[in-house]
Amino acid sequence: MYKPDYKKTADGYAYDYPRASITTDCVIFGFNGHDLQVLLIRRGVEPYKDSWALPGGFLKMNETVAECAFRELQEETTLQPETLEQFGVFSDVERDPRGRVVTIAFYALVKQALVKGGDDAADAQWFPLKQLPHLAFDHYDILKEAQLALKRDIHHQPVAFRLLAEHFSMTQLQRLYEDILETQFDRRNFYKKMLASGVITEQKPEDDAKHKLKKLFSFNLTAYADMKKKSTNNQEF
Amino acid sequence: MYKPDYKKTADGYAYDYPRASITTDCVIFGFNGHDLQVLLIRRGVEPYKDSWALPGGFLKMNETVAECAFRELQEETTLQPETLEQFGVFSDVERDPRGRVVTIAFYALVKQALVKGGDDAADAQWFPLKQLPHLAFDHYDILKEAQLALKRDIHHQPVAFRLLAEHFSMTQLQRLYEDILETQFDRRNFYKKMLASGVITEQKPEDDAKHKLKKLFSFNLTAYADMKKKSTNNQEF
DNA sequence: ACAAAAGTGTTGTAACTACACCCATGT
DNA sequence: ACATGGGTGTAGTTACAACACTTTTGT
Repeated sequence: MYKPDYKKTADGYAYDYPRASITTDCVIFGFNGHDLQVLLIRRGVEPYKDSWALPGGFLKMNETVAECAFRELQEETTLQPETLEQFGVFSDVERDPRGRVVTIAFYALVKQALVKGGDDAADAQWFPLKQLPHLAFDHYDILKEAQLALKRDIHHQPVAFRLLAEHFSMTQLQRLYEDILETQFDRRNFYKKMLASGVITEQKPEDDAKHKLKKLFSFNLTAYADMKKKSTNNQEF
Repeated sequence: MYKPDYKKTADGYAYDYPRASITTDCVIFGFNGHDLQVLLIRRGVEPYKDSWALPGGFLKMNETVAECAFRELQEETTLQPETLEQFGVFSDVERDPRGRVVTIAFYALVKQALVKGGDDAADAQWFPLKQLPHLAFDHYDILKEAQLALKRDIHHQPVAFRLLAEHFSMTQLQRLYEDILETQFDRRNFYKKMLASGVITEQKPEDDAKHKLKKLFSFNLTAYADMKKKSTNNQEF
């Protein structure tokens, strides 16, 4: 446990110098097979009551910022994402009307297919990135930074596969890459390159016979790790 | 100005809930032509008195975290780096014996050639990354994270050129890339690839005649920007 | 029946890797 | 004189971009 460094008084917790408070906010990305989306919650209290906002909240004294982000996420959305990446700190002096609040921003990647349960809370809702509502505080800026971070990280981490269900079609994978990178790819080249990389493997069709042609793929984590290890021999900038 | 959210009492600044304090720490990279180095300062006060540590300090209420990092850097090292990149947040509950302290970590890139003046302070000293002293707090972890961030960023930003003097030899550039990426490159291929990219241009020798063969190069920022813009059409992961 | 989605191969070009020798400089 | 640093070309290989038609699925 940390050593308390405050004086407890009738007026609260007293310090020798004023302090900002710390919050975490979390940009949750999901993918429904067509569009990259973010999960927002509707604020129930002032300030910005009834606005849409990123889930998040205040740091407690016995948790790290990552633990705080996890906890708040679970409290507000019941989600327990596989990954949580810290990508920025937002500290404008006037970013929060309640006072001096510095927020540590994370993004999470969730398999939206598994999250159907999460949307029974009418105050949490998925929005496609292209149709965002107005957001509370500076949350729009935070969200834009998260997009940039995602775009950067996709080259170094298996970002896409944390967003897709276990089995996915090549077209879904491509759409996701295109949404994240904001580009278009040639379908044939994308197909070949992905398969050639060896990190995804084709799933034997399960003889549903409903779909003769539609192939499904899955992600191969160990192959991905091997590929990463081997590529310690190229590229300058 | 932000709206004060504390009660001023005889015991200090009082809040309804306990708060962590916020610091910034800065990993300053430099390059002496042979080795990648970091600038450390010797602590003059407890805790960790006389240990080497990253420059940094407490956030004031009227500055952003980036401003804080700049200010502390100038106060402790007189440096005013071109760039300051935020790369991590360190918030382990017990990372600081003084109490609950969350630190926002930055790295800076400085042209060490221009910094000769900075080392008259005997309590600031450059260390090669391969010969680091023991560091205070969790600063060793922070430094290691900074190295990773630098390694990541070199592919997206003109990192190397902020560390080199205006004119540099190809070998210096290569040594720097090798130090950052922890790899070795073939000298001829490196040479060709760098020149072919167009972002560095050869300097006409200044007829010193002292060096007939030694070529110097300089970085071409606008060419770099053009290259970045054009490369909006490739690569998946 | 029709429209949209999904699967597939080839060829030209550009970029990368591997590799060895000679001259210049400084000690 | 000697060791180190610095400059340079070629050939084989691999990776990439460009491009159109056919089958399948869903409405």
